[in-house]
Amino acid sequence: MAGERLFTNSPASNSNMNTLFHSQQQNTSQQPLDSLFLSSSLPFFGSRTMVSFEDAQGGRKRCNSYLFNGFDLDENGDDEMDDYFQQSEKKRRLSVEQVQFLEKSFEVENKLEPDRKTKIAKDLGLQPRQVAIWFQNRRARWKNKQLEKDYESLNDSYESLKTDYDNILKEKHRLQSEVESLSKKVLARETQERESETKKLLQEPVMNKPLVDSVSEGEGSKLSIVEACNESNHNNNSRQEDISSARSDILDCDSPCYKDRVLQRNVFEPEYQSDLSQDDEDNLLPPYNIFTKLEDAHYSNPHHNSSGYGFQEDDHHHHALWSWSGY
DNA sequence: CTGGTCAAGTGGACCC
DNA sequence: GGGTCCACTTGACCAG
Repeated sequence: MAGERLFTNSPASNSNMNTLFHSQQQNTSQQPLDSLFLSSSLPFFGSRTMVSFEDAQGGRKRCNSYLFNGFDLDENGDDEMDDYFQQSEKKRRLSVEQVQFLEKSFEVENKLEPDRKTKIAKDLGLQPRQVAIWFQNRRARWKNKQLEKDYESLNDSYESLKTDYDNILKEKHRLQSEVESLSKKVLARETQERESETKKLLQEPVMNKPLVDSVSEGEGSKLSIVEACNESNHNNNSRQEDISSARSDILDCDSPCYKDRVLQRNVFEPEYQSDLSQDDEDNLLPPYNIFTKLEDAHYSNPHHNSSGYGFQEDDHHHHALWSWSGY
């Protein structure tokens, strides 16, 4: 079926035969691209010609002298015609010259208008349909090449981005471990300073005899100044002089301003944060220490939390603080 | 024998 | 409705 169709549409029965029998006439119509083929003694054969692509380039050879040898214009007889039509039922490659001509046309314009198609077909001795098919296949090949190029380009881009990403990831891990290391150092330093401060405070009452005496005399106990401070914190004193806060080297909790700042200001206000950083910039301590202090300020006073009054406000603070401490 | 390449077939979508 | 384009397929041919 395909063979019949091929045969019907075959240029062998039309243009090829015309080409073969009227080659001299075809060669007389000179077009700009025709100059390529002026040296050829034979006209362009149609698709049924058995011409190797590489013949002109000294490449592979086919046993394709069939038409050239057997179809000599002077000697072709009925036998050769029969052989030709038998052979014509198989696919034939276009000649080198035809392909070169088509390639040049394709470079000029990869689409094919009807007039141009007819002209090219006439120039090459091909069926217009063959020219159209060649352009279709050529566009398909061009598209595949473009896809390959695009793929390579995208692949290169991907590799480049991946390398950058890996480098950034390494840098991130390095910085994370650095932060961790520095945090540990700061924590250790803070602990050490607290201990030394505690020792200092514990030694002070011993040296300050009158104070201790007054305390022990007044309450009849041997409470240290620390216990005295803790005791005072549980007395629903609005001052909340937490001893740990009092020893803080981050914020001066001895100052009345500290509690006020904690309780009255929203920790998420940029102003507040900037205040902290500005006030304590010399301390160079990480934020979590600050929030530890803030939590202490709240939970060290059970009366404050258990109170039904102002719970909403405190709850707001707790959410904020927990969010930050979780961070 | 197998895989690659090329010309051509096929069917659907689109346009005038 | 005919022509064209496109994606996919088929069949011929060749080289390794």
